[in-house]
Amino acid sequence: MGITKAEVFNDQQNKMARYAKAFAHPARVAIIEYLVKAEACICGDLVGELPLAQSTISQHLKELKNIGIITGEIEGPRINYCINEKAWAEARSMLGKLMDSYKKCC
Amino acid sequence: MGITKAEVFNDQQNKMARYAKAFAHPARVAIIEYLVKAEACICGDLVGELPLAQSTISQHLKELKNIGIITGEIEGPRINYCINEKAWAEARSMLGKLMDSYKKCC
DNA sequence: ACATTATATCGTAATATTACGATATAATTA
DNA sequence: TAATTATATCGTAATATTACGATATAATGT
Repeated sequence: MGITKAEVFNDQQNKMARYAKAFAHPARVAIIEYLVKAEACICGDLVGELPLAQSTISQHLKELKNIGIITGEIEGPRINYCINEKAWAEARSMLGKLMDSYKKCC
Repeated sequence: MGITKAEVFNDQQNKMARYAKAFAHPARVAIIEYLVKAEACICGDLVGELPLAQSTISQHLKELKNIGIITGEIEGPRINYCINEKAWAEARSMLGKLMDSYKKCC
């Protein structure tokens, strides 16, 4: 089929999966790393940074915005992209909690 | 096209994306949570736990094994699934480092 | 040897993702 | 107003993912 059965999982699991998707493609990792490294909201000079077509990058940005992990504010003819502090904190907390909960067992 | 251009990204980015994929589907989150909570290597009683077909669960387990985040050791007629300690630590470190590197900017 | 049990694999259908070129949109500048 | 610039959206092709039933495999128990 190809359609995820989200109904059968709980909200936490679906949310976790959603956040993880932000990091589940190297282009999106690169975009996020760039935004983080900039320590500022940057206008989309990503097209010059990544060896991907502008439309492809725009598509990834759209997905990151859908996930909620970044925001995009119009600033004149450009758009200022920024990590969404709140969502970032939540993703970090959720992923961190899960990753820390593992105790070596065998 | 639909084919990720892995060549144009660096190893760290590709690896990060690979690990993140382990968490990027609610069924895999559920599987991982179950393995973590068990605090033991468990034989695949996941089929009774998750409302998905056995073949679907097997497919997700295969992907998790491919990613490297879990191992599966044959034990008689069953298979003992376990978090792969080393890969887990690496994933945790990589994701943690990225998530911690963000400083509020604007 | 045969049945049982646990798991994997195969085949397949539906849907999602990735990528790109072309085009549209919207603000700025000349 | 027209040209420019930055970004989004559309259309589309290729590939990947998700899911399931059916079947294969492999070890155990009878």
